[in-house]
Amino acid sequence: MAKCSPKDSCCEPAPVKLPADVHAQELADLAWAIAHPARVRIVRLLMDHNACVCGEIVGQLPLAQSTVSQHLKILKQSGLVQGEVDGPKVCYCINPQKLEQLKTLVAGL
Amino acid sequence: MAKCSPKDSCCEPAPVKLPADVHAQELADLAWAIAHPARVRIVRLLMDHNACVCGEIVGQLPLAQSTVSQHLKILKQSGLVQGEVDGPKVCYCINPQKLEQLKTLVAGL
DNA sequence: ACTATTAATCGTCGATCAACGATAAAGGTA
DNA sequence: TACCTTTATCGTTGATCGACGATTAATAGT
Repeated sequence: MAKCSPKDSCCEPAPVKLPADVHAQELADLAWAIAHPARVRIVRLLMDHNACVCGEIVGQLPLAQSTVSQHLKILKQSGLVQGEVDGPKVCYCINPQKLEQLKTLVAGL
Repeated sequence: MAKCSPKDSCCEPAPVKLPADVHAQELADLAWAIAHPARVRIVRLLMDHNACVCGEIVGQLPLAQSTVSQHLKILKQSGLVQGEVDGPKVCYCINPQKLEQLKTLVAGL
């Protein structure tokens, strides 16, 4: 109906109505987990094994302990990060399955 | 210092101090752009060429026109989406470079 | 039992998000 | 010119984010 092409083709009428996209919510949730530079850095720290305990992460970020704890909570809720109690400390690790799921969903865009 | 391993190894003292991570901000910004189910669906619509004009997108989402326009603005600001004026309509298309950048950054986690 | 250490939670504050209706702007068409 | 279509913007509302300090668990060690 409308011819347009910022560099390449697009635009077809599209008669199909999409159902409620469950994957969209899934991807949005995972993306939101890393939609903050502090959380990206935390994920990197955990992946590179440069940090594990909350205190170590706090030492590497310009944020208060409570703020880091909040970000860790968000990452835990997303499933990307798991926490294991180790005495008075808590050791955080990446959940490889969830990370893989995120990569797959993004790669499938 | 602390031995811990939720399934596998982690934890090393990590003597290196990380500088301000510019890539973290970059990834966080792009992730944030798709950190909402409506925006994920919009990206999918544009990728599958099932929609292009704003009105078509509105027709496929349970959102008001102004809300969709806002999401499109966010996607445009992230660089993931480009808009080209076509008469009274605007044709939106995915920016392949930015999408590739997002994929690369996520894959590199 | 007491103390020190570590992490989570609470309460607060300002800023931003997400949604909407209403309105304005831009471009076709009669 | 007047009208219609399409999209962007404005203004508002309630909800959530992100940051912090202060406080509260929880645990290890003495």
